[in-house]
Amino acid sequence: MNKIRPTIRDVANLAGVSHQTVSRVINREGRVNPETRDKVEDAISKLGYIPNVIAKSMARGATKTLACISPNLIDYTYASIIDAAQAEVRQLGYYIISVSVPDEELFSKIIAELVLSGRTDGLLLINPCVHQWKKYLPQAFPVVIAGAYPFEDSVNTASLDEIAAGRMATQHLIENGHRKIAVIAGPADEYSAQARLTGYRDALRNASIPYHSTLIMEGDWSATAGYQAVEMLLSAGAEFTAIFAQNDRMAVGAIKSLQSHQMNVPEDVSVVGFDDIPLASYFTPSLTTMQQNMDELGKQAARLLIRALEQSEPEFEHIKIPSHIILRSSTASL
Amino acid sequence: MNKIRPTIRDVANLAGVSHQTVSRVINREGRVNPETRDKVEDAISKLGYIPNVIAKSMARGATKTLACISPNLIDYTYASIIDAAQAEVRQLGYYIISVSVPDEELFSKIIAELVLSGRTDGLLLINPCVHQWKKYLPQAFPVVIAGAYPFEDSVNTASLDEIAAGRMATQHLIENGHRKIAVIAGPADEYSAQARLTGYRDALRNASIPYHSTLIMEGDWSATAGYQAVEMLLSAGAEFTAIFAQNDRMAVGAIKSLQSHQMNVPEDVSVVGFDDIPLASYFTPSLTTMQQNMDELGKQAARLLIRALEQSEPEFEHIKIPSHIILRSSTASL
DNA sequence: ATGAAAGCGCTAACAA
DNA sequence: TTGTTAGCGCTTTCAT
Repeated sequence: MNKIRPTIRDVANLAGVSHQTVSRVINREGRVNPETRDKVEDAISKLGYIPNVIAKSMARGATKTLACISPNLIDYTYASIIDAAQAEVRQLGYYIISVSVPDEELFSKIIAELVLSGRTDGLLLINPCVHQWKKYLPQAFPVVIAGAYPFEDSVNTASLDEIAAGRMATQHLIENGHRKIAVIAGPADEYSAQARLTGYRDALRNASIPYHSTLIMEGDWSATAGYQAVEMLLSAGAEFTAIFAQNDRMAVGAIKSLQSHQMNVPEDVSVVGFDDIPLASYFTPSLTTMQQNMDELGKQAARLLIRALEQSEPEFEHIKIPSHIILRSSTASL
Repeated sequence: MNKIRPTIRDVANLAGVSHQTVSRVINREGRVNPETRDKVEDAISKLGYIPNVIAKSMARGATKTLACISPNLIDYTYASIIDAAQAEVRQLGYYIISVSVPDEELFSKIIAELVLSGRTDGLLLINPCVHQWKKYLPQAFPVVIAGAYPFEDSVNTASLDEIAAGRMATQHLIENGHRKIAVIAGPADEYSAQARLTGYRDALRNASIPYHSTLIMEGDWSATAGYQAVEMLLSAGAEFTAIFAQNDRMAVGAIKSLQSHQMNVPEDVSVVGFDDIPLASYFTPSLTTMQQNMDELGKQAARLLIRALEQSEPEFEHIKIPSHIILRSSTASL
């Protein structure tokens, strides 16, 4: 057993052809005589030859590797997008290097090492918390933003229809007779939070319900934040019969706070969440929530990215993934 | 603005030295005259030169890229390991390509494309469901197995001390006076499940409590499986005052089933889980569970892998990460 | 301390 | 249809 890996030339020698012919066979391009092809393929399997991807990248100037930058790799929504994207691109021969980027300083370093160094052909940006992300990238480098709409058109995006989802969640409560609906929103500087709130206001307007900013609380998506938001609402004496929590973690925290004040969900207060996290139906009460098809989002984002890097003309697309409500037991008619 | 990226030769020209000298400066190796170094560094920043990683990989025969294969990228435990590993190796200039591998057929294909093709320098295998993983890999290829002990010594591993954890969970119940303790185990062919069960039996033996196989149920880690396991125990008329669920999802499902039969947790039955998933304290009742330090596990696994590929002599290490119990409200004294 | 030459394993452009 | 010749951008000898 020879420890050195065979190269294209070893195959060529064994098959009695030039290495270029071997290359043609491997890449199934250009006319190759069927007999020659057979000889080469024989030699390939005889030697157990596998093309060296790095050499190929070098010669072609493309690596078939993509980068994915996400706030973290753990949160269910991010992880779902990455998993789906990865599975999708793999079928086209691409692989994804995923990196979690907590702060902006690291971002530029990562871009340098992952993009500017030629290590990857394209970039998937999940909820880019870095506002000026564009200035770190070479012009025309293929990028897709997944999960959050970037406030600008000259980039590919795949995102949820956050406004519609926020509207639907609110409408569900309104249809159940609620008119005093509190909101536990995400951070004000995140598009998701703003858009879901916009949807909320749309729904109120449609139902001719006045908007009260005192019913709007801001949280950082954590369960603790949801808990605290309710504590603040209660201590401020706010009146509400329902809560629209902008994610499930905060919904769960909110419910916990309500229950600790002897308020029953949904009898006293209805709570609608957002995300449909895996165990959403196992909380008490089970969570009514907005389901998001993160798989589809990741898949679409991946396709968009590959299309972007395989086409010459840059052309930007904005894909919206619809959400729908999952009715469970945390909401009820007034 | 020139669109073509500068190479080492452009830098050399600008600095008036040979490209080799530039290489020396970049890699800070070999003696370089301080003045020369300054000139080169000037030229580098003037051109905005960034070394091409692919060319470097080509010339060096190493890619500074690692592969990570996991059943999926979504489950909290897997995602935590990957995130920690990725953060750890990045500091040493490495990046990780993560892939989810559902079945064995795909496994061999992935290995070919990711390892045999020279795309990566090392492999992190999380809970390898593929039993014969070794036969797909070149001998001496750097591998670390994370999360599950592989039943053999000639490989690096970083895993939880599953037996000890299983023992601790059981002991906690015993100390609270329970003697009829049911188990909802993971799949019998997974090491984690077996080891946690071993720990359970150890604890019983230490307390001179007889072991009854009728109290052992098998699940697939899902909440539904936990629910069904309890249904089966109850319909079989099994007697138990406590349940050791081998993960939190099954624990949650078990609790749901108990509650649907008007049995209170922990008053009627105590339940201890395993994992300490993010919202474990927000279920009703909040979950007593075994916390696992997946961050530490991922970090250690990553270090092990890099050590393995940077050292010439293969030498296998087995790192054990301890777990500890988190006491909440799903368990109580009998 | 620095430079020149060769080569990593492949593809691209041209020739035959 | 097939082979030859040049690189891709870097590192690694080996000279100087």
